[in-house]
Amino acid sequence: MRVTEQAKQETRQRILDASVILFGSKGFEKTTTRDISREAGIAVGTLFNYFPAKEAIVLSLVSDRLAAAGLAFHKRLDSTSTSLAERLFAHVATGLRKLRPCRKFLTTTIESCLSPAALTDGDQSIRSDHLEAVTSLITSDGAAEPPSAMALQLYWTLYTGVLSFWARDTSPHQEDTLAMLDQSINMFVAWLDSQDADT
Amino acid sequence: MRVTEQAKQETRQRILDASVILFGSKGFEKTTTRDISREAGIAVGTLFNYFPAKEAIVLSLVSDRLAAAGLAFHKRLDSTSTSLAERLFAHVATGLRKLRPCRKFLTTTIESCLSPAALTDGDQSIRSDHLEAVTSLITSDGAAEPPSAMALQLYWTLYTGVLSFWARDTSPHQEDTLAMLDQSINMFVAWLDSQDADT
DNA sequence: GGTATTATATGAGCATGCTCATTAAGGAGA
DNA sequence: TCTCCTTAATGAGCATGCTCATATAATACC
Repeated sequence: MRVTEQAKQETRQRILDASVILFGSKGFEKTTTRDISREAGIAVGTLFNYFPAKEAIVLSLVSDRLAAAGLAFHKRLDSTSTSLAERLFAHVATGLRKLRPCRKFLTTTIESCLSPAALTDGDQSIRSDHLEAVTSLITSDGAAEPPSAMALQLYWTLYTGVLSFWARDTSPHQEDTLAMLDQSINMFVAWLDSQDADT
Repeated sequence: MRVTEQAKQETRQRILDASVILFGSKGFEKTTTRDISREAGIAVGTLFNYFPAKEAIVLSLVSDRLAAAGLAFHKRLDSTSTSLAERLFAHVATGLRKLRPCRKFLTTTIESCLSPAALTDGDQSIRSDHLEAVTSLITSDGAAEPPSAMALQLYWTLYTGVLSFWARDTSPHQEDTLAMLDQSINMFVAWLDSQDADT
């Protein structure tokens, strides 16, 4: 039973499509893997041929959308006209915009993509891709050195803090999140500057 | 079947004791609720009469130790002789010290006590107790106003970041965590100051 | 065309967190 | 001491994430 690459991609996509619909309407927890399989027209076992765990489906959804956000951001980037803080803000805000359709069911899942905890490769690449982008924003800002491991650690902490706030933000268009993002980035950039000054 | 309050406390304690042992040796995930019940000499159902979920057991362990840390900290606090940053540092470091025996199996669980997500009351009180203590440290430092909701939000983000770093810190005595804690607090206090200056 | 090979699909079944109807234990009132 | 009543203890059973032995379909080779 050798199935074309295309057919496999289609199956994978059917799983993802079914998942967004179901997660969106019933939430992550209340959607069972049996639900997803049924909706995608496959057996449970097949689902787990495509994704190592239920959580990996969400991570894949997030990953795809963030990748799109990354492209969108690069296209719109005029690197010299704005400050580092403004560009970091725009970068994260673009990601949030793309993630918007998933917001409600990310509540439960975001925490697992936090630290180097999680099992799958998918989430690790979410982290490293994001940090790579941030690194290049910082260095292209004229920093002498690339940001230290500590700097990236602190950044990631603040970033995940913003994400998990956003996921539960009840203000009309999650405006409160933008305020928090703003302050988080201020805080971080000021700290970066103070580090530079010390050397 | 009316059982004395004392007997109930003893059962509760037996569950907690069994849990520390098992979590410590096998980890949180690999310890089943059946394991815990057996070790504590009760039925599974009984376990769930005492704790609403497996996670609640860990939260209770954490909560107890942090309460002890809070007392220890207050006892040793000479409020005027040190800076706010130093006192915040000491506060968190005391907590980490008390949590040390649990460090290895907290890896999995810490994230769920992060944001206002979790189900039980226990974890909510971990958060609010800690933030209350921080608030009083800040105001007793001579701040005109108590810290804003945003300030507490940012603080909590950094705090959980430190915790989850600590849980996976492989440096000899988790010294790396102390460095990160130091920087996190510097960052936060500097931000606090900048907020004060703006008003 | 026929057959061997191999990649994929399948769903019964397992492990485990948790529930709930039933049972047992202790105290209060007679 | 006997009976009732309350409250905790119990463990069979359920739901669900995930596995694995088996079935199946497509291709490669003759």
